[in-house]
Amino acid sequence: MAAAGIVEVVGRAERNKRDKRARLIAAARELFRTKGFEQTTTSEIAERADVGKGTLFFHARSKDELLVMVFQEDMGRTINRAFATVPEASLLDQAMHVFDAMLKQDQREFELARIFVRELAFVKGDHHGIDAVTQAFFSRMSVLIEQAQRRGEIKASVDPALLAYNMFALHFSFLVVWLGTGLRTPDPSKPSMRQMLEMQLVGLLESPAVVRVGSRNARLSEVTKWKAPK
Amino acid sequence: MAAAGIVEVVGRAERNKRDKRARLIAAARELFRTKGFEQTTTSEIAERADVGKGTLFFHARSKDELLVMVFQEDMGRTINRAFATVPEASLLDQAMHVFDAMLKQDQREFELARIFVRELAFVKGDHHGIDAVTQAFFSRMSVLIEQAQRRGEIKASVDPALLAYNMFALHFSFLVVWLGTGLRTPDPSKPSMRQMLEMQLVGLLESPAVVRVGSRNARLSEVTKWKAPK
DNA sequence: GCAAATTCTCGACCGTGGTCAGAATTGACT
DNA sequence: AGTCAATTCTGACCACGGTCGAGAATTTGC
Repeated sequence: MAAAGIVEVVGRAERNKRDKRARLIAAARELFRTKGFEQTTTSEIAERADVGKGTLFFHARSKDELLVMVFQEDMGRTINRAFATVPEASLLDQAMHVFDAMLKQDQREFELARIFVRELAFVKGDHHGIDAVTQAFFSRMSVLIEQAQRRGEIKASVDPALLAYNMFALHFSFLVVWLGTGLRTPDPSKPSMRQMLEMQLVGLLESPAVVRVGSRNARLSEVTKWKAPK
Repeated sequence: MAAAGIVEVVGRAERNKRDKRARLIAAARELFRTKGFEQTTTSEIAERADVGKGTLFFHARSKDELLVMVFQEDMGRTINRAFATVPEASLLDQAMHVFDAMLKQDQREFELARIFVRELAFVKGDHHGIDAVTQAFFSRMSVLIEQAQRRGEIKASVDPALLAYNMFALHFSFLVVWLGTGLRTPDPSKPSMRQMLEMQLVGLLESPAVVRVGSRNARLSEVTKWKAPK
């Protein structure tokens, strides 16, 4: 190999595979943000990344997948940051801290979030890197729940994994409804993320369960209301 | 109006608008079911309905919307039937009766259900007739919840509308995960619809809330487990 | 060091969903 | 019947996402 660089062991394996892929994602991100997803054509992306159109579809199976790559990176970062700055508070507040951060990110890249969510519901088999994101969320949220159990806030009989699952499910549905409206800001006539979460976390069964609870969660008792039940 | 029929006041308003539209939906349903959604082209549908291709897009804004029209009809019927045959049982069992029926319908038209769900998350502004379906679900489920409250099964402080909302949210997410796997039968490694619902309905807060409850809901207390917490 | 095999690159090409400018219906009003 | 505006209809047309096969680059096997 004529005069190979000693600095890096990578010959072409990197410049060709890694680099092209990175350039593709960068180009896509840039164009999606400035022109919008629909308005951007795959040919444009390929050209901007300085590769042939066929090469684009070698690295990403579809235009949607390209978007997933972009969005996933951003959302992954957001989730990491959110969990790293979780406050010392009730589980509800901690969860809302995380959800707020995610929702903010969705708001920032509104159109991309839409397609991402649509893709989430549509991709079959291997979920690209999507469940890398959701997996990260589940395990971190489970830890939070276990901590809440240890400090006596949540019943010990609850399976943290299942509760985390439900919380994410609620978040996801909230997201879909919001994005579905097309309004950049959540529809106030619909339940808020916090209300949905409160409904999940508060006890519902009559019987011996009492509405009033320990000081920490006292707030929860009244929140099972959504709006004037008309 | 040469020799207009006395039987019906409709001249051509019906034969042209209603009829064409109906023929379009019928043709689409037939083709989607036999050939599959992707394999069916819009030209085929138009031809089978005996209209021009442009006419198709005059009645439905997109191919997806055509599918929504088809699927919506079927799911609407399913929901009506399910609520009409709700058993006398706990709220959980009643809800599961309904969800089971819906899930069965999704299974029957697996591919169509996928696109429908994807569309649900994607349509902006006017939701075609989608929320006609969801609205029907909400109000009927709210009634069930109110009845459960009246017989002392569910706390009176709970807002039925919000709880119905959460239950649907859980169902929707379950659906997305299931459909996302591409497996015709729900992935057993994931929480079941019933488990998610139980997690929502059982009380979670420690404090005065007791795990054991009245005979009717005794079952609920143990179900907050998902699988061996490993 | 060469050959075979594998991975990657590319742009001409294709089928499809969707558009559009106008043609054809329709019913209301004279 | 004749005029008119509005609505409904139509197929030629187009842009775009995605495919394909022919090769260039790289790696592996000997």
